[in-house]
Amino acid sequence: MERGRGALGPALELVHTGRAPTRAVLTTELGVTRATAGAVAAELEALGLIQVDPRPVAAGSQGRPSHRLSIAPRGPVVLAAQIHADGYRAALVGLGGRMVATAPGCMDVPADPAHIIDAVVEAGAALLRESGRRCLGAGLAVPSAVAEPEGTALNPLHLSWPVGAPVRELFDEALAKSGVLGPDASPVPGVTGNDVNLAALAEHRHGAGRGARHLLCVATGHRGVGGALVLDGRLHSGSSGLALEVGHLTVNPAGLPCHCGSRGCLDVETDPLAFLTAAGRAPGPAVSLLQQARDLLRSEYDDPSVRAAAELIVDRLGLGLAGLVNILNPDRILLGGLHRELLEADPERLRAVVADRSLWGRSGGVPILPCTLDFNSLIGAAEAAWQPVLDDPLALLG
Amino acid sequence: MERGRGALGPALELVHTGRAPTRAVLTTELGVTRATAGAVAAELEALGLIQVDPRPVAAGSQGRPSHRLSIAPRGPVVLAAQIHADGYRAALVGLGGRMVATAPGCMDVPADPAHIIDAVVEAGAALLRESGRRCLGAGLAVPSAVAEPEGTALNPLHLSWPVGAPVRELFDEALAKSGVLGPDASPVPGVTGNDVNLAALAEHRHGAGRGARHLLCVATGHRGVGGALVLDGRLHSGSSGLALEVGHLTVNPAGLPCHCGSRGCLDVETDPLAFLTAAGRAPGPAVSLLQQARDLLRSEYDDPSVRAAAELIVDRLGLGLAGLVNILNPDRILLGGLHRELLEADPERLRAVVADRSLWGRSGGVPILPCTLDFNSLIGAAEAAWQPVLDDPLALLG
DNA sequence: TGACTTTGTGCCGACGCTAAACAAAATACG
DNA sequence: CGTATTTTGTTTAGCGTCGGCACAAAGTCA
Repeated sequence: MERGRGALGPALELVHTGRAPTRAVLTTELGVTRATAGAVAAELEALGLIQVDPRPVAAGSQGRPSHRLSIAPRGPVVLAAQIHADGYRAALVGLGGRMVATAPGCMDVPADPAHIIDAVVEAGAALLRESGRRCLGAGLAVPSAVAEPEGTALNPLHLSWPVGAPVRELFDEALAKSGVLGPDASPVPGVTGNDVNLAALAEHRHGAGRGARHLLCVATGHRGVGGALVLDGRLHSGSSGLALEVGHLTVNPAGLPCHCGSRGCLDVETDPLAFLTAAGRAPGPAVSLLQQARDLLRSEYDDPSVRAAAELIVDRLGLGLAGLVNILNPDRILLGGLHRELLEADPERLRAVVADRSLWGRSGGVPILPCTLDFNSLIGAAEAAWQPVLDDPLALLG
Repeated sequence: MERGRGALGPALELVHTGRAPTRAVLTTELGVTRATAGAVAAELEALGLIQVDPRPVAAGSQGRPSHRLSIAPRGPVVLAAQIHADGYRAALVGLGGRMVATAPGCMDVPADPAHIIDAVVEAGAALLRESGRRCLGAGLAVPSAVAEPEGTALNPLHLSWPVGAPVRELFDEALAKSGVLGPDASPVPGVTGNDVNLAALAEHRHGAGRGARHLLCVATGHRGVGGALVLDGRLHSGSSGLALEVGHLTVNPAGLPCHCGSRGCLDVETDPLAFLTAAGRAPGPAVSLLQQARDLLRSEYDDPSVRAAAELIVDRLGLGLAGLVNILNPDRILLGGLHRELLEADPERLRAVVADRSLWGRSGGVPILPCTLDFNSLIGAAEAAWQPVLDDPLALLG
């Protein structure tokens, strides 16, 4: 009796990522009998996580039509929070990566990490009270490497935070303070991570990275370049959370000095500022560097100097990606931020450079694709927050 | 009834790696009850894989003394084979990484991959007939990247083999031909891999890498530099077997041209030839480059020019390792071949360079250690061959 | 020698699954 | 239009694997 406990987590993950639209495919995907799959679905429905729609799914093939499995429309959510250079965002995210509620982005940012984390958690908590939903976890994305197991921010460059700010601790405290409580009045467990890492997780679950075994993501936002690696569905953040700090690969030996002590690093040679400089444009203070670079690329790509600058940056980026391909041998690469724009402006050039400069580029070539969720760190933070539920639904809900 | 089937594989792995000397610690390591651990041990003993020594282990603490668990002395073996620049080696390896029998290394190497693979397998098969042991698998290490899933050698640089030689196919054919047969007269499954990768696996199971979560290995033998990564006990060879081709990291922007098209690659800047050249010695034809470099380092380290050459190579190697640390964030690094000798000659210098040039070197610093099995690819090949048995002992023996 | 501590084993029950038979709901075909 | 076929869902029985528990065994400690 009580069939289907061990398969509960994998089953929920299949529904969550949209790979199990019906109980029939759930059966085959899990490799269990129909009886077990049915029991699993019933259990997940009883937990309020999924919904079995009795209306048969549009048939078209022979046999009895299967009922549709979907995420429960008013099921539990997680609190997702993101802090970036210009402010913060908060949202509630349900299973399936669906945004349930979003707080208006706030732009006046207190410099103190404790205050801004309190503020973003409070914004999320307000959404939560408003919605009346149950909250099963919380995730925070910050633009910095987060050391494991300490949970401290090691390079919050865009935030004027102190190096080593204890972000995980602050997040947990803020969650406890603002009454984001679990069923037994205990604060929900907080997950804190680097924004690019978390965004890569989101792309892997719900975006262009779906189905990749070894997914490499590289993105540039304002300054610097971030990387992330998802191996067999799990974020690889190294033994102390510092993996994929790809910004200091050398891509231009005679290039600009970098704060790391070397020169010509990917960080300073392919970010929006490097592009603007290469195009001979002085960056203005009005909008973000990414926005200025994006505008320039979109509106003046005909201008030879802009085009030449784009090609120069693409060549450098390709060199860096080739180095990463030689080391990591991913089966898919996603680009975000300005790198994505550059890829879309001239996909063939980047692919050719990577194939030419990586050792085994000829033998197939890695697909290089633009991200589809715009490197949404909010959904990524939610994804990380959902992970404990996906791993063992009964532990938090039984 | 028949307790302890699911835990059979993990239990065997614990005994295999020497982490379960008694049933008592097996109980705690597996996280099961004493009853289950006892049943697991009995099952493994019935399969002829391990031995329960009734003589109590030397006590010293209170309570009933535990019986000793050990590898069955005349249990099954795997066939391990290695092909290198100067010839080939074959051996039988039991559980626990113990060499059971070794064929004398052969030095007259036919250029044709099919012939040499036939020869090394036949040497192993002869050992097997001699020993009368049961053979449960076979592994082959080759000095080349092996593409997945094709099983072809992509850069057999030291062997004058054709690029793309189908080594896995040839190995499987040779196994079938030479009568290395399983219980049901089917040929044992062959595993083929890169020698540095397999050696890293051996170091992780039985050498200096034991217990590391993210183990990075770097070694240089004759020409070029090889790398390998073991993540959570599993070899990471990328999506197509080509990961950790670390030889083409740039460590000297103004350095020597490399066949990859760039210049100053780790491959050409830190191998034995680079060291000999930097020391102003012309390489002789008598012994291998590695041997010449090793001799020079050991006997003339007082000579200022030799010392300066060593420091130069160490600095370049440190730069490459720092780059890898930034990307992979391992919790241990092992060095082999000449790199190991250089580390042992001046451990502090290399560690200082890596700490200085990696982003988070200050925050702890990665332990950099010499390998202890001398990067034994034979044991590594055996380790890979044992893996299916460790994963599910009953599948092959039940 | 007797108390205590730790290890090994036999028995039972709970849990989680498969297998198999049956029921239900569509399409395919005469 | 009705029956056969195909596929899906559900019920029941049964079995394998593990935890819990009681008891036995084998040492140390006082």
